[in-house]
Amino acid sequence: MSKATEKAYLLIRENILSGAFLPGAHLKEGELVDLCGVSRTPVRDALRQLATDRYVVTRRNQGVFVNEWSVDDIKDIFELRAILESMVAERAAAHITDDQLAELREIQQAIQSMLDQNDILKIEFFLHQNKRFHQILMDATHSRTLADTLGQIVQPPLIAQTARQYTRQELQNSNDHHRDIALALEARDGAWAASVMKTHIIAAQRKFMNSYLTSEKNEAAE
Amino acid sequence: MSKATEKAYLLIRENILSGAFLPGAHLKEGELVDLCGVSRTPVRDALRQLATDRYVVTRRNQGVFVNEWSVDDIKDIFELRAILESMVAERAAAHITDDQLAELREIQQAIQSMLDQNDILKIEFFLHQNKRFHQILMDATHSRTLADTLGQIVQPPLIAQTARQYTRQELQNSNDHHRDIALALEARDGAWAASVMKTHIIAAQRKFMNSYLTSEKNEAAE
DNA sequence: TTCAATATAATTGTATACATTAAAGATAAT
DNA sequence: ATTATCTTTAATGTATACAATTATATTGAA
Repeated sequence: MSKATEKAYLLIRENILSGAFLPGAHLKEGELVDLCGVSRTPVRDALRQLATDRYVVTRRNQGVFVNEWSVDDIKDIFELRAILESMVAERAAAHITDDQLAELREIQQAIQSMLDQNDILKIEFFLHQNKRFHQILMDATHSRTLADTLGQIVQPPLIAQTARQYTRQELQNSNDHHRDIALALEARDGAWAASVMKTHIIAAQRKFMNSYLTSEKNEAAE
Repeated sequence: MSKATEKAYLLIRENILSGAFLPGAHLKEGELVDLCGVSRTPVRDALRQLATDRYVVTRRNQGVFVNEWSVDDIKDIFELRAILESMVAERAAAHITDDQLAELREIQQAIQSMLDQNDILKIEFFLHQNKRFHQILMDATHSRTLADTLGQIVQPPLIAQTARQYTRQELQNSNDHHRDIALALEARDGAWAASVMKTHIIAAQRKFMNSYLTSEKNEAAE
């Protein structure tokens, strides 16, 4: 992506993630031009990329709308993600380097240190390290197809930000999974790594569905 | 996709599929404008869509190149496709309508009639009906996520056109799988349907890898 | 000859004007 | 009042001109 397009992409995505652009909202090119300070051409390029990443949907001659996710959609995404991330973990076991293993352990320990300190939780830090952890596994997999496919599955805001609502105990569970994954990869045991990863994703799904359904019920009651 | 964009998309894709645009080739916007008879804007839109569908890859400030598939890429794609199409088959068993079941049987029988007549094989007919068969299953699945993901996996030319080199016996095997899938769906047996589908895709992979590796060897020998 | 630096050309990136289509509003008929 | 039709407006789709970047060719020196 080129400079102006990337600027537009990040700005629009940020507004979707923050909730400033609500699901179903009609994103008009003119307004986005004002928001981003670039012309329609890069705005349109950004919108196409956001459609690829499933943040928005395009309707011919009608423009672009923020994607709306149903409960069934979210279930599908988690189910797919569990399968794909397991594949990633399994393959990573075959290809991962010692450097990458060291980095995984380092990330796991950094998060652990945070959890051991009894002050406020640094969710942003956790999200960042968590993303790095999964990225290293992806890199170790050496598969464009898996990387691209998983990237498009995990992108949607609802999924990537699950951990925002985690309790300390849930963060601890998640990090325990990371520890086990690192152990499995160290042992070059693909089946083990895949199995832990599946557990890891299913736990995330459980948590997410609970939070999501609860918040929906609250909204309906208002 | 709008009119001009769609025209460009189909034309460029056709040239990739036919081999007129070889893997690795640099697709210059100017030349595509001449080829398609539309301006750069829809050509660029078409190229973005072709990138999403993995026909091409984009390099910042350098343009668009026809995607090159390694043997490992192709293995990955088939592996992913086996998993995803199995998911589709399993879910279709839960949702498929009687009308859709009837249509599946009809397609299966139409291909069978073709195979029973001992004149030349109508590969185009087979490819079309085969596509319809898999599409009906997708529709019965009721999952945007699965549909979009699988769509992007199956698109690449090398995969979708596997059957072009099938012998009569291989076509018969493929259609036998279709028959079993229809039976499994009729019985609303998701596990059975998924299992047959996996067999179906693995057989396609076998055939493809054999053809592909053989043709590569021949090319190297010339 | 080979390599580096520079100038030139070609290509992609961006902005904008124009065309086409869909949405919104006004008017008229029932 | 309501619906239907027309008019107007605003949005997306398309073409093209200009800017920035990259690739190519040329020149010069080692």
